[in-house]
Amino acid sequence: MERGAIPLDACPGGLDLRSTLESGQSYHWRREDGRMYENAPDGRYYTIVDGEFLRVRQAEAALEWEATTDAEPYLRELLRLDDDLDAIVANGPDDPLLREAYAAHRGLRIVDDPAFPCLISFICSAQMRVSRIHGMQVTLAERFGTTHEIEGETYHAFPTPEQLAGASVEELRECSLGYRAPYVKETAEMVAEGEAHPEEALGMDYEDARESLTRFVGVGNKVADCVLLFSLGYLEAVPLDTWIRSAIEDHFPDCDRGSYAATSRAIRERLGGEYAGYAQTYVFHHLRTAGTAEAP
DNA sequence: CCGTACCCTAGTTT
DNA sequence: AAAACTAGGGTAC
Repeated sequence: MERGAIPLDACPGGLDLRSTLESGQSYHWRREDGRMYENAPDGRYYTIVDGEFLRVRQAEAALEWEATTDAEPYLRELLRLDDDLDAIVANGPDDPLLREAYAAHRGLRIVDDPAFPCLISFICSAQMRVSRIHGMQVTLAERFGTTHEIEGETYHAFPTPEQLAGASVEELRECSLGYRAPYVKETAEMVAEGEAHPEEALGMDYEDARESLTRFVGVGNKVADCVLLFSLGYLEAVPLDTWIRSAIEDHFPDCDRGSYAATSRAIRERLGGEYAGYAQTYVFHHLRTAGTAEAP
């Protein structure tokens, strides 16, 4: 294993690793102590990307890592360490709710997950609690993913499109996917057979990219926005989930224009356009954790 | 654009 | 205590 540390003073706006990985953006990291979503401090998180094992923990002034390869380029990408949070916050709209969310969770970064796992996890997210979405991805990995032996421990990569397409709907249902099981299978088949790939949206204008992702089974506008924001680098995407819809109702009622597309345009504008997705993610996390005591 | 069915589980209420 | 009820980051038809 290789080891290293990325100094966080070189990361404009810093990093809050726990908020970043436990805020329902990425479902492909696990905590070594198993205490995901429990608001517990000091977690060590691990994942497998491109067949490489990565493990990280947040130290005082650095992001420390151990990995089967040089993890730094992976981490810079996966955790968007080069985003200038200070500038994003400073240039964002001057709105009380947003200021509060930014202040409460400073260091939370948008993730940049691999596209296929991201797509599947958000298909699974329909009508589902964050902790259970995570549990489903863990189950899929353990059941269908490639096994890696690292220092005597067994880990599972997220399944490839081929591995998931090879699963039967019944097997997928056994992973508690419910009505999402056929969606996952059909989408995995589309990717495995080369019929479509989520990364084909890259380079398109935002709304075209969103439309293009909805051809996958189980993907509507909301899930498409999640994939655009959390995997494809469209930082203007604002997924209209129930939390942000209630924030719209309470704080930006004039942005409710009825249809998804029109409301999306209005709230995107209100949240600062280019980086509206950052604002959405902070507000989402802030509302979702409201009332929950943040561990010191 | 609107309504409804869809699966499953933890947590709450009867 | 067992059973009914509810809600949870929606989508397809």
